[in-house]
Amino acid sequence: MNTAVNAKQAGAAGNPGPGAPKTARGARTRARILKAAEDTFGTLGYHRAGISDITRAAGVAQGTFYTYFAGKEEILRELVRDMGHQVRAHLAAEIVDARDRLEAEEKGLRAFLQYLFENPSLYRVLQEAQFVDESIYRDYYEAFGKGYLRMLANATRKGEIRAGNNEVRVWALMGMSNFLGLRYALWERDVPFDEIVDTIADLFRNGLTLDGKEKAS
Amino acid sequence: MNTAVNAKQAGAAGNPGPGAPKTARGARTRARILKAAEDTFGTLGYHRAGISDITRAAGVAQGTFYTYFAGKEEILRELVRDMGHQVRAHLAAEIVDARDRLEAEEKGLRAFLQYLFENPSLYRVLQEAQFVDESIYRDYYEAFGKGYLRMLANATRKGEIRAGNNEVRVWALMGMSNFLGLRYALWERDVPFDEIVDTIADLFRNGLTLDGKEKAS
DNA sequence: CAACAATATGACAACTGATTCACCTTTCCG
DNA sequence: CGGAAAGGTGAATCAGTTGTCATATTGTTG
Repeated sequence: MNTAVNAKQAGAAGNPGPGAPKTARGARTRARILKAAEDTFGTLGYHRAGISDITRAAGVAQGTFYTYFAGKEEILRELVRDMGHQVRAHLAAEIVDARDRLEAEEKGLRAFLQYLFENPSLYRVLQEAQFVDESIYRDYYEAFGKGYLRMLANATRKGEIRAGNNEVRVWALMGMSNFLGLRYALWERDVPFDEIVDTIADLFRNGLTLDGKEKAS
Repeated sequence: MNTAVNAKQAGAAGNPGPGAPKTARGARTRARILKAAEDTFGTLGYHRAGISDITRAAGVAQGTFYTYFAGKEEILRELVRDMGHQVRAHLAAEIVDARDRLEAEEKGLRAFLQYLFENPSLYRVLQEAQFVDESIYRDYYEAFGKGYLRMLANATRKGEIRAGNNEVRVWALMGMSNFLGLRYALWERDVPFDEIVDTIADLFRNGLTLDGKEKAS
């Protein structure tokens, strides 16, 4: 069936799908469906959302969905990759002018909280993807973590942060952001982002205990 | 539509279900089904797992399931509450003899990683519950966080940790543990738990930056 | 513009899986 | 012991889904 068309544009990011759009109209429709899927998965959740919900939101017929996506799972995969790109690009832009690692962490955390607040679908789509196909989720966090790790390595080299296992730190930091975002950006905005950022910055600067750096015993 | 007007809001903290067992045999069967659900949800996931999978694993007929549980969603709720009790009890026992907060954090993190490794179902069941009914998940973490907060407040009073927003810290700490557990206890055990604990303990003692300790608020 | 390719439609076949129910079996207790 | 309550059974029902297909519309091109 759709196997006919290949050998064209297949190498972009790895996923050609049943038929990549070959027309401006097709590209537009595909994009509309993808956006509709984001909204629908975001509010109804992956499992409760039917293809019909997505196509209705996109204003196309059900059959049209299968012109561009092999099925529900594939559009989720596509979606997470897209959204991952966006967050990473956004966060990268927000911290680009930080003067040191601590400032980058502060800006990054604030930007992440804000982004999550403005794009709540990201959380749900990503987390649900974990149990649809774990590799989607792992890819996301491994991509994220890889960039993060590079930044920490640089900071270590520059003497901005203490030597230590940066890989473990990366996962700890991503976990912190994730939970803080869920609790304070999605569930309840009862604590200003600035206070959250200050609390975490204090942890980075001074630790949690009282007898930290100064004490030489 | 599954929206329905189900009698969900029944018992906040004592859900009896359709029929609480009135016999030793009944209690045993109910327990078998609950355990089977834990295993089945843990390996197949909530959505892929059918009632028939659960009853088969429990060695009972499909109809028996409904003698004790109103449906798939209710057994999940029950399960998370059960598992929550268990983790909290386990962790509490593990840190009871810690001499100060830092030691409690170290023991707690290590115990959590170990527990997750030995009970991988906990992670999946809990995380999936989030999107079946958010309140299940919130209840779990709010219960967890409440106890955690109390401990941090005590530590603050005793002067073991710096003053700061302990509620925000609690969510940051829970997030850290969660991600570290996922990555290093469930996905790949390529870093010994001791090293993870040491890395985090160092963060708590000294922070992340080299030049801490100057500014005290 | 004619012919062809790409897109779009929407009804529906095929399937999945939760829940029900009429009917047995076991246990309890006077 | 005997009958009632509790426990257990599994085939049948039933609601909801995905993915398909024959057909119609739109666009592209020689």
